[in-house]
Amino acid sequence: MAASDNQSSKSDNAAFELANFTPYRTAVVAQLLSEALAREYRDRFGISIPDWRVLVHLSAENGASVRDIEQKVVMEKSKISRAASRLVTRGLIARTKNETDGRLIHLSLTDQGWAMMGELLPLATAFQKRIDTILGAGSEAYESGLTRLWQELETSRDFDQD
Amino acid sequence: MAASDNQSSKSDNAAFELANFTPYRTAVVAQLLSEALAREYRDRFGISIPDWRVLVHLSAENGASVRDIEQKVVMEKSKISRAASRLVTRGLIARTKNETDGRLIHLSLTDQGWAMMGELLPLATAFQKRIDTILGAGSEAYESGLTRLWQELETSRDFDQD
DNA sequence: ATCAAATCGTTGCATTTGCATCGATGTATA
DNA sequence: TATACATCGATGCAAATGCAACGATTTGAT
Repeated sequence: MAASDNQSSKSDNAAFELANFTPYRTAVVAQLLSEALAREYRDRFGISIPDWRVLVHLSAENGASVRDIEQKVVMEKSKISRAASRLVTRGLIARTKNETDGRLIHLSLTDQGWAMMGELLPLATAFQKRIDTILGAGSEAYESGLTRLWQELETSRDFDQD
Repeated sequence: MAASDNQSSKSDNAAFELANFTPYRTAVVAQLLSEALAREYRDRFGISIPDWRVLVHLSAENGASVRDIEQKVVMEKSKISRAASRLVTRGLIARTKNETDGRLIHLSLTDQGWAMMGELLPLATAFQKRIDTILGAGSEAYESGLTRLWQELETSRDFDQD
């Protein structure tokens, strides 16, 4: 027991297993889900994950500002701004000025954008069904875990960033 | 009902809610977990998430090759290689040649690396405890959901990539 | 033994990302 | 009203990333 501290830590640390570490496990599953999903709609529609999130949000809210999306979708505003630029170039969404507040920019799907979402969303729904099948009876428990973590971590995050 | 298809899709899509989409929800929670964790060990130890994963894997396996880490940790090998370079520069890990197979490179923690992990791992353990507290009784159900998704998606991923 | 194919780790390169900053607009205070 | 401050979205820039090579080494087939 006269060994140095860094040697003693070598044995202590054996208790820690990355495979049981929830942040790591969640990150891997999130990545696998993203990859599986992205493979479908990137190959068929040429859109990235940021693109996808913006499009879905706009289809759900029927239009929103960059700030709206940023708050709801947990993405950097620069990422959203650039995704919006790509989508505008492709004619999928439109930028219009907000009348009451000149700082805000109203993003909304064009007819072409709606048409694409008409193909895209059923694909997402089918993917969700597949996930539910995988999770089986544990589906609700898994979702409730996500909800708890989200709520708790988001409040502590906002707190830290003040 | 004589409206065009893209208009009809506008109402159909109202059923889809990003907030209920498991890939999205999982991605956000993973990001929040990463941010919360990274804030602790980036500020205190100056290491990134790829650095962290490499270090933890090396502490668990007591040394490994890039290929080993790649398979176990679901990270690109170039990402691992660059993380390793950073960690070597900082004196936290060492690169040694594998005797039996000259292609493999054996990565292992230096004494200094072990010393850092001696501080780092308790921090991770505490974080895991906090997560378990948040999840409460639903902890096991959440973890089992992660396990199922991981298993299923990884096999289908390998399948697709052939 | 020889030569082709596979594996491992690194690196070049184009793209993406995060952060800080900027200009433009709106709000609040004196 | 005049002036300081806050907010919104875009952009410059450095760093990180993913992918496709590449050289070095090993394996397998003939």
